[in-house]
Amino acid sequence: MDNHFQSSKPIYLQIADQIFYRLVRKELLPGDKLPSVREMAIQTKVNPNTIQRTYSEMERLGIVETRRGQGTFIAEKADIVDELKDRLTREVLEGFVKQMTELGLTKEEMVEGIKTFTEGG
Amino acid sequence: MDNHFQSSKPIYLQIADQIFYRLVRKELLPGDKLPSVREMAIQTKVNPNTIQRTYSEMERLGIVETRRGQGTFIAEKADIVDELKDRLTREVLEGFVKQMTELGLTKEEMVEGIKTFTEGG
Amino acid sequence: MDNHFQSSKPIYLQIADQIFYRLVRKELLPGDKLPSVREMAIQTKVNPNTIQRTYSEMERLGIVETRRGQGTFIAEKADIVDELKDRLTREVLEGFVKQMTELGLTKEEMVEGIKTFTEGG
Amino acid sequence: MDNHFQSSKPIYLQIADQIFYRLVRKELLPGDKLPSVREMAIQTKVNPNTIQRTYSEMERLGIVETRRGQGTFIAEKADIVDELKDRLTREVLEGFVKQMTELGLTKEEMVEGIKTFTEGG
DNA sequence: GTGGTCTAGACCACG
DNA sequence: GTGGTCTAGACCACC
Repeated sequence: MDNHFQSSKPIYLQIADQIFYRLVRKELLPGDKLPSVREMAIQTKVNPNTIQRTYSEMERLGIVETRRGQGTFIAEKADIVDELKDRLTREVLEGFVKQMTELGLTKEEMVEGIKTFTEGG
Repeated sequence: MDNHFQSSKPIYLQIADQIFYRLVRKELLPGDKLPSVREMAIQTKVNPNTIQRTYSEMERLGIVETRRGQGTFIAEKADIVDELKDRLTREVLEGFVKQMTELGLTKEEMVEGIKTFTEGG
Repeated sequence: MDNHFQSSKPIYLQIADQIFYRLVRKELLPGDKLPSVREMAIQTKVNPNTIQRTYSEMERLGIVETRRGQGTFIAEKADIVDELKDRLTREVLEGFVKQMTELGLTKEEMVEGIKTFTEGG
Repeated sequence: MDNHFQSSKPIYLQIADQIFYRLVRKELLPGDKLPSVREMAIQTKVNPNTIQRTYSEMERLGIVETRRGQGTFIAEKADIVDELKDRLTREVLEGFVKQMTELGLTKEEMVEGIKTFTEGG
């Protein structure tokens, strides 16, 4: 009945994130057509306006392009994916290191943390 | 001039974070007195209501305790700090690994990323 | 590959504009036959419906006339071109002066702007 | 009863334009508070969401900044106005020259046109 | 009070 | 069919 979205982040950005991740993992390729606004709204069980906002935001970022009356497509630019992956990776990495540093952890401890976490967790 | 707060996270939580980090880095110790709501509001250039909310939230978490007519103090319980540090570390680590995994990175690449990031910037 | 149309203005009007300008620059003359809807659609890589709309719009404006079973032709009326040029020029000029005035520029500054712009780029 | 908006351009952008022009003409200064979304909606007789969109767009452009619970303000950055004026002027100029050139007019004719238009018109 | 988000439903231009 | 815009009304967090 209900969608599985976190309450903290706007839904329209969470949906954009999902698409970003599918792009980065090559599940979506440049030139691929995204579901129409209405179709996507049904799939994700949110209002079409929310999807509209997601698509607008992605277009603003150059990730997708809309073709009049045809739909919304992953941008054809070949490097869009790697750019995106780099940016997302960098952002995550930056936030992680910043927070860990504020917690007083050294680089070695961070590395150690990852190793134990990916095994034990 | 104005405050330097990110727009994404509520200000009252950003201030709580600052206090958390000072605690974890031992700049604040159990039993230490925090500035009064009004004083803190002036320092951070924020509405007193916002500080009030910060303090309430921290009290709810057991980080601080308020003593009638005396002020707000870091909780005396000795283990509060390490507990807090562990929890924050774990949370940050968990979020990091989850996101990087979604980006398709392996454990090795994460470690590599941290190394290059903390060096090269 | 795809078309190179701006997203702001309807494609069918952009195509009409192209024809207008060719007319004004005497690359198209009264009586000349335009490509068929289908042919034009292929050339411009656009849906035939869109071209149909372009031709309809131009016919409404008296720029072209369609002859049953023969195709679409630039109107024979000799003055159509100059009339058109005058109208377009006037419209563009009017819009320009209006906007520049709203920006607080004087006539002198407009003239100056044109001079520097057409030289310096 | 009704608003005076052109049909061609989205209302939310037309309202942004109005604000831009007031800014450029120094009727609005950096730091000034804009009417609240609701208030502006009443003034312009449009839906609050439409204003919201206007403000969002302007924030994206760095023209305004919103302060939590306080309202929307013209960005404090001193050069924002000149930047804006330059950009707007350049855009208008560019479009004008491009269109006039397509109409086959020379620079001299453009200048002439402006002179006669600003007198006669 | 403020802005931010979301829903529901509508209309439109475009292809 | 598609996306783009707008309205009406609601709820929320924040100040």
